[in-house]
Amino acid sequence: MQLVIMARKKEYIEEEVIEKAMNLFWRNGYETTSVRMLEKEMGINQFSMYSSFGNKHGVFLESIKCYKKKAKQELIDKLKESTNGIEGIKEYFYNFIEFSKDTKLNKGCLLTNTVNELGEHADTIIMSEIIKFATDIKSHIIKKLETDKQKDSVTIAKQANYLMVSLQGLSVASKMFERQQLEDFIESAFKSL
Amino acid sequence: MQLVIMARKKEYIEEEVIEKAMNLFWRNGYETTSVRMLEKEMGINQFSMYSSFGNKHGVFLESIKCYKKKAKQELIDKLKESTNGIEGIKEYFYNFIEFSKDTKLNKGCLLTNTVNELGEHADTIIMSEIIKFATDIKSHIIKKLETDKQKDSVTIAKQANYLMVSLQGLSVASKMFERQQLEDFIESAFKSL
DNA sequence: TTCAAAACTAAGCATTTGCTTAGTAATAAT
DNA sequence: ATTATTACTAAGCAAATGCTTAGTTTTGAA
Repeated sequence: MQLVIMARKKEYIEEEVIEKAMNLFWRNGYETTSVRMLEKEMGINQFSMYSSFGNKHGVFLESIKCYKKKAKQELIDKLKESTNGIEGIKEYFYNFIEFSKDTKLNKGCLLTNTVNELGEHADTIIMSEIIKFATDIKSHIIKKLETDKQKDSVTIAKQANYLMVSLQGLSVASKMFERQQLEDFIESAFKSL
Repeated sequence: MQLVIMARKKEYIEEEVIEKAMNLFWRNGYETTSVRMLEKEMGINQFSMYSSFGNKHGVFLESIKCYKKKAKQELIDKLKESTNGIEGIKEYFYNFIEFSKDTKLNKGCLLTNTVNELGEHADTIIMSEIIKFATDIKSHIIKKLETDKQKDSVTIAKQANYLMVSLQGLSVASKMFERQQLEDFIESAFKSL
């Protein structure tokens, strides 16, 4: 992997410090998280940060990848393995609330937070990572909807669109509403499907 | 209104420059909007800004009030005057998409954007303004739901919760999804009510 | 044991942030 | 016309931002 000879060993594991950075970005967003804050949270010097990840933007990009990996393990894989059709999607919604739990209120989804914060002037690399992730989730939702053989493809497409937007809604709403209101939302959302 | 004698006249109308500030905050969010950007957009000097509104936070607070006023005129009053029950709420959803239109994608709702950006460490004054606004919308939604005499109060409460979260969802989703996906969302969202 | 490569520490860089202040111009009352 | 009061311009402030660099320590290979 490393072609050049290693003179002095790194005193940290990049994957480990990135997970800490990710949690900070998740709680605070991109702009509000300063390099000094990252330094403290990651437990490494700015020099090390820049030599490992290039710049703040690089740290963020790796944090996003870390988030995707975590979400895949704790959310998407469960959805994939579910065998109860739409009910599995509903469980995904409930799992997401647990996944994004913080003190009292929730942190939302890091990727949704990012789109919401940076909007259209988010850079293209980050944006494509986000779109890839969203597309992936959507495809799994479609697969679960397809287990109901009654549904035609147009209905499935519409319902998948609907569920994706609902998921975004849940992400933001979980940052300001109480548990009960979120559950009312999930239950109502799945009533018509 | 003004008790002290006016020595030199202000060269700007506070309401006018605040509307410009509001649009800037709406597009960019609180942190990303710098005082220098506000200066340019509002067309007044920093000194004038600070003497009129105290600080950046004050400009933002007035911008929020301005947004609420605009939303009331263009959205809430229409909802209030509607006589077709749930259909009126649905029209509110469609009107919101128009209301928050920008270049290509949408700007979302300024208040939702703010909660999403500042989260729990948004200051209490701003937070209470936001909550007051959300409560107001919710009460109007409930009124429209109540026109259907078949529905008991528990159902109405649950459906109102559901619609409020859906509205948040629409706000965020409109910043990243295309028109068709948003319409699929609205149509599906109202199917079960 | 020497030495070059890599990783550390810590100080410092230019720029931008929100905000202030010194000095000048305009206005209404005397 | 004088004067007090307000509003303007523009320069400047400390602090924070993302990032760099000079100097030291650790390491594996010769």
